[in-house]
Amino acid sequence: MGDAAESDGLTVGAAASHAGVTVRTLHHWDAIGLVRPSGRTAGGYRLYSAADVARVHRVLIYRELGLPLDDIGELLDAPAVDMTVPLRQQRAQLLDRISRLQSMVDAVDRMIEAANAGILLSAEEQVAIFGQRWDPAWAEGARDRWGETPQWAQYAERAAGMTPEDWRRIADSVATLENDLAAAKRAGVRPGSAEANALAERHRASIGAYFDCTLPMHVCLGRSHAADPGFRAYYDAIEPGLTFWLRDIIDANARDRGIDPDSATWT
Amino acid sequence: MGDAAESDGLTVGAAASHAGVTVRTLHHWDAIGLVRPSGRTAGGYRLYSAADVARVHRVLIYRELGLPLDDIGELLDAPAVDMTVPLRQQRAQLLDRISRLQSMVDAVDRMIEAANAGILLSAEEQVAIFGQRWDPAWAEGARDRWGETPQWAQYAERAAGMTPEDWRRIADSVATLENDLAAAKRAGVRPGSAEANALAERHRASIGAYFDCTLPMHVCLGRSHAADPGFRAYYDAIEPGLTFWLRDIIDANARDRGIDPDSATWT
DNA sequence: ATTTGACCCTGACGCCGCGTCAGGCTCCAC
DNA sequence: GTGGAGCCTGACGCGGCGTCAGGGTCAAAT
Repeated sequence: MGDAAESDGLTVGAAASHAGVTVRTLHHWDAIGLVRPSGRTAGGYRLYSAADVARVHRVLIYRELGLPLDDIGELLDAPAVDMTVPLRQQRAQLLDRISRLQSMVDAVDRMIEAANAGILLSAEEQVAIFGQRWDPAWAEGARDRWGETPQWAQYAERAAGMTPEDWRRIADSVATLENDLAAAKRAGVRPGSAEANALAERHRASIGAYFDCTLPMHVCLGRSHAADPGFRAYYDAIEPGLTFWLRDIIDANARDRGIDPDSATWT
Repeated sequence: MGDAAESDGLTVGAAASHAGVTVRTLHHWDAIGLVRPSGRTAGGYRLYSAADVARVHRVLIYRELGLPLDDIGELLDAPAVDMTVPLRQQRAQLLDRISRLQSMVDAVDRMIEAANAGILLSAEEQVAIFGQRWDPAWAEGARDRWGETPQWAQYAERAAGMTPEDWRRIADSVATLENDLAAAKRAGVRPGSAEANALAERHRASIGAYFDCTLPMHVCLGRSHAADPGFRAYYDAIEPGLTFWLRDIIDANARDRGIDPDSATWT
């Protein structure tokens, strides 16, 4: 029929398991004055009366709503305040946090998309921006070859934050650069000349829009472009022999800046 | 054309305003090793190189995704790890947090509804559960009269967590109680008798389903019910004179338990 | 009466990402 | 050399407890 201890009150452990919280939680609520046991034993043990346990349950209800403990204390101690006011505030705060989390999810999605697809534009948009000579399959191919490098990660970061408008501006400057390269080659500019080195640096800087391209990386890129029939076809359509000439001015530029192009490695 | 300091690096303040963060943030990121400036002046000032600032920007990108700083550090330092793995994890975590927040919003809505309407059932549901003699307008009237009391707040807490099924069980036990009351009155049970007191306590306990009803509160309730034509009509339809008899057994029960019913107040 | 073992006490640090002092040093311009 | 802006390190605070550490209490079993 219930022992004497129960009629006087429950110890923390009993009250805690009764309410489905931990002992530490009740200690904490006692410390901050949210729920203090109405009695103590001679030895200092907390004793929770039925009313105390009921208060714990009331606290739990508001805690499930995400209210801060301070507000809960005010709510429970206020004699007859309109509880819908803090509840409406809480509702607004929750909705605010949800919308911010949702925008985070959207951003994460864009980032995953950038890392996967390599570009955040549909095939149609790609053709519209980069011109008809652009093959959207190149984006996939690039991911297959470079997708595991830190540079690709860096590229994905930047791509995730770019709009089609940004892409258009980049495409414009790239097209200008390609025209300048073709004009220089036609004009007979020699690799290693000041003009050629300036163009090589402009080319490296344009790659910098995607990731931080060092001189050795630049050399590797120039050579792998030259070895790739697809790239050759693209560049040579602008100006015959442009791919090899570009590789040569990149090599010469690197050499002039103290890098041996023949021992350049990607990393 | 840029001062010497700029070529060597930026001070914290400059780097901070450059990246749109506070100085304290850069201090913190330095302390935890996330972004440490690559140099210091003779006097100990932090000097952020262009590469350092770039790293700050990369950190910002991932911070906007809600990633913890530790994870960001790993991402940036990992040589060629697949970044979609932590991103997918992050996405899952975000969705999880959103759904929990959403359930909080739902709970808050239920609570507001309970505090406003007084009951979380439509008028049709109320009639279906409490029977045709129940007038849904009573719920509104009750809120108008009691809506500002702490007992109403407590009632709203409990109502917010109740399902129609819960209401049905309560309605059943109330109906049983009313029948027992009517039977006892017909049988000539006298107020103050053990049987009458037991019934009064059962009645008080049934109110306890809504809020903690003390003996003085019980007395006040019995008297205000007796004074209300609507309540009288409801109870007297069960058994003529039941309202007054109920008030009397409540008064007697309170007196037998040491409460003077004539000086009982609500609070 | 004592021992055991389960339970209780207080106090303090840790988490996460900084904001916000406090007390003192450095830098650059005048 | 001097003033003021900017920098340094160190420390506390927030929110809601989890998780030891070191020691006392309680009731049952011996």
